[in-house]
Amino acid sequence: MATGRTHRPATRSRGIPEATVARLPLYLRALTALSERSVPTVSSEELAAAAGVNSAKLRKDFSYLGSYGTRGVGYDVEYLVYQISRELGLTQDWPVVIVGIGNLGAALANYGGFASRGFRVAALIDADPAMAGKPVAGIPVQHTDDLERIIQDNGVSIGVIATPAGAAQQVCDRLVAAGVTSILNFAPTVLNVPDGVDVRKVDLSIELQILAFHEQRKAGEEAAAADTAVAPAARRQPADKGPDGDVPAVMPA
Amino acid sequence: MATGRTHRPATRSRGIPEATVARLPLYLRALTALSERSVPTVSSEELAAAAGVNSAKLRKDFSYLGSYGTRGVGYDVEYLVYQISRELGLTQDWPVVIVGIGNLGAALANYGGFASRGFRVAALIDADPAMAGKPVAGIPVQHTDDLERIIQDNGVSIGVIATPAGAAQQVCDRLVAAGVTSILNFAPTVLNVPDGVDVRKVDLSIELQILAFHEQRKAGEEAAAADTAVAPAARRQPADKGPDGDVPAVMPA
DNA sequence: TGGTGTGAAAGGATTCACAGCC
DNA sequence: GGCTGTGAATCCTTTCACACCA
Repeated sequence: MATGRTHRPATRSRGIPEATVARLPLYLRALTALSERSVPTVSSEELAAAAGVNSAKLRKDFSYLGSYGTRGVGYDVEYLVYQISRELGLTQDWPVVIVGIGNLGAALANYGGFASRGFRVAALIDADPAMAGKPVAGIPVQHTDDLERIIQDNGVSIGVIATPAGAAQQVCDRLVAAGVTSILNFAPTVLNVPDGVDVRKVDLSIELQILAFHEQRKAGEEAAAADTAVAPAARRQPADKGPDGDVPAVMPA
Repeated sequence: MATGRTHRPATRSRGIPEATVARLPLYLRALTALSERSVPTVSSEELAAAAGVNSAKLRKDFSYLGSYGTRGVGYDVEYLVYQISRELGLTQDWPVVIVGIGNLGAALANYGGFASRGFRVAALIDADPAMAGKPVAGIPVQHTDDLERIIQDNGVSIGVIATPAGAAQQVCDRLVAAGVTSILNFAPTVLNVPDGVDVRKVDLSIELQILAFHEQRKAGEEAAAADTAVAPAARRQPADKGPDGDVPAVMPA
């Protein structure tokens, strides 16, 4: 899960639970797909299946937003898309800068999912002078020297760090000093930021490591488990019921 | 974040809490850095700071693994690295395949964090015949037609999907049929898998949306908050300029 | 003394189950 | 009859605070 450190004064007492916020984008994606197919209404059961959660959770999540459904009928797709978009702040345009245009930075610059959701890549920044001026995803790369000016000229408040780990903290400090208050960090390092700045991280190798943990467990299902304390590991046959269930938090990783 | 519908019989096997498992890679990374600096021991306070968590949580986490510390002293760095690696299953080699060698797939193939953690990119697979044979990160791309053979020949149990959303489920089905039991999904879609298969997802735009939510809150700190924070009397207003330009929500690579 | 290990308390998140409304 | 909205129960996670010991 990603992480949002800076849990300062608190998670806004009268706000939406963090776990719910993390699922809103999921619902929005599913709703957008329904909208494109011109589906007018959807039940909590159907939408939950499309989003990969269970319906009770979905209804509870929506209850934090308000009463947007109709008993006996379901939810109006278009209306919900609008309400969730507004709640997430996606009805406005968010200029974003990406710092570190290596393989990953280029992938992010080309990522269509940004533009389609209210995000606009305002600038690409890299420390390599040789990159300067070269267009990536149609946007010319600018040099790190101009970072502060770029942030201010574009009114950027969200920055994406895709640099090597060693450069991340320094880039982070400069972004924050220039006015950025939200950072998405892909560098495998912990960033220190002042209060009021949100950081979420995505670490590709961490996700794989978590998978490896469960994979290992499956392998040792009936074979001698790791070592001590053998897991009762019964057959792989969860008495689980429903279609799905689960989805921890996460946040992201 | 980033977790998907893992249908494991759950962590119920008397094992380590899922939240703890998700943090072990974090500790491991911090410990590895200490190890490289030849630091012999570390206290829970110091290690927690390096990993970005608080010390009580760290100690509780470690208590699930066993008593590996020394009161009054701290933890032996090398020993802890080993114990956590073993717990995560990183003392063995995990061959991984990456399917979908677009920008993101290439970035993943080049990602150093994999190799350094017990993961080995066994093969790169793409549906584009023009890609076949072209080396990416020193590994020749192979065609999707050979997917099953590749999985079996290399004994792969972990697959990474970096294809467009439209192709993800199909690729997933083939991976699972060929024997893959853990999947890391970068495609913005919900994957359906049979019991016993774990899926974790990473969605770049979801992370940004969560940041946007918090960013919006900061902006409206004392300014007029959203608009109608209360039950809107003017329901049915889906038109209102719509969510946003709504570009085709298709995928990148 | 200094720092681990851990019961117990507190806080969240998820699930249940059903009242209430269309 | 069908489906939402939500209190109540349950489960999981985090935090506290202190016993215990090298």
